[in-house]
Amino acid sequence: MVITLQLDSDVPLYEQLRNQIVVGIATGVLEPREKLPTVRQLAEDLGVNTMTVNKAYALLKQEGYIVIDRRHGAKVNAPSENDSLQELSPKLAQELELIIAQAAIQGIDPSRFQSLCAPIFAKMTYRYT
Amino acid sequence: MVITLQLDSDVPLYEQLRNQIVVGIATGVLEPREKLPTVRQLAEDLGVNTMTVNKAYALLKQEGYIVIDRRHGAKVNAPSENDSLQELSPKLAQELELIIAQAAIQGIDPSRFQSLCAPIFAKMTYRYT
DNA sequence: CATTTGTATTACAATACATAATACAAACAA
DNA sequence: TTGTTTGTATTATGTATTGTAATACAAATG
Repeated sequence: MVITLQLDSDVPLYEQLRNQIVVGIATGVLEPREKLPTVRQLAEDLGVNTMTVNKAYALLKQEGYIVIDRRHGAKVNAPSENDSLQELSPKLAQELELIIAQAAIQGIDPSRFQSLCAPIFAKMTYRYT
Repeated sequence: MVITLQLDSDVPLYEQLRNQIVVGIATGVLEPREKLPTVRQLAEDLGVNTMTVNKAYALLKQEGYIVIDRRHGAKVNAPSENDSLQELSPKLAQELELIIAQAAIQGIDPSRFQSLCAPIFAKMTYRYT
C-alpha cells in the first residue's frame, strides 16, 4: 500500500497515517486479516520515527480497525455483522454537518451532494462476510 | 447566536469558533450582511482572549465567509451566484472521503448514508439571492 | 479630533508533535 | 531453554502550536 505523508501539513503525521490506513481498509487495498508492516519497518519506509507509527497503530487499535498480537504484529480487523451500527458516532456526525454546511454555502444542493458522494462510495469495497 | 466552546477538546478554540460560525451561516442563524459581534465583545462573552476571536475572524475572512470593515466590524458575506462552484475543494473532498470510508466500514451503505445526510441538509437554509 | 474597529507585536506558559536512544514484556522458533 | 521479533514504555530533547496578556497601531466614522 502506498502511503504518502505531507511533512508541511497541519495534520499530525500519526493522524495522516491513521487516516490513510482507514481509507485503505475501506477501499479494500488492505483486506481483513491482512498483516500490516511492523512499526519498525513502516517507520523506516516512511522515514519517520518508530513511535509515530506506533501512535497511529495504537489509535487504530483503540478504534477497532486493527487487532494486535505481540508476536504476529498488527492485522486488519475482520468485520462482524453484529457491530454493524447504522448510526454515525457524534464526532463523525459533527464533522459531516460541518462539511455539509460548507457545501451548502457553496450552493451545492442535496442531489448534487449525493452525486459527489456516489463515486467515493463506489471505491469502498469493504463488505461484511 | 449561541456558541459553546469546549476547553478540553483537541480542536483549537479559534477553530471551534470558526466552525460554529460557518454552521451558523449555513443554517441561517446568521444571515447575510448580519453584523457579527466585535472581537472584544465576543471574546468577553466567551471568556477567551481577544486574539483567539481575531484568529477565527481572520480565518473566516480569508475563506470568504465574512467581510470586514475597519469601522463597521465583521459582517456575514452575501452570496453571489457566480461563485457557486459546484465542486468541493480538495481539502473538503478528502475529509468527505475519510468520513465515507469510516461509514462504509461500519456497514453503512450509500442509501443509508443519504438518509443520514438528508436531515442535516434540511437545516441548511442558506440560499442564493 | 476622539472613539471604535480590526490588526500587529512581543512575551510568556502550557501543551502537542516528532525524534532519539533504550529498554521491557510477550510470543514464537530453533 | 535461548534467541529473536513483536508492540510498547520510558526518558530526554527540540520544535511548533495554542492561548493568554498587555500594548500599540491604522483605518473609518461621527
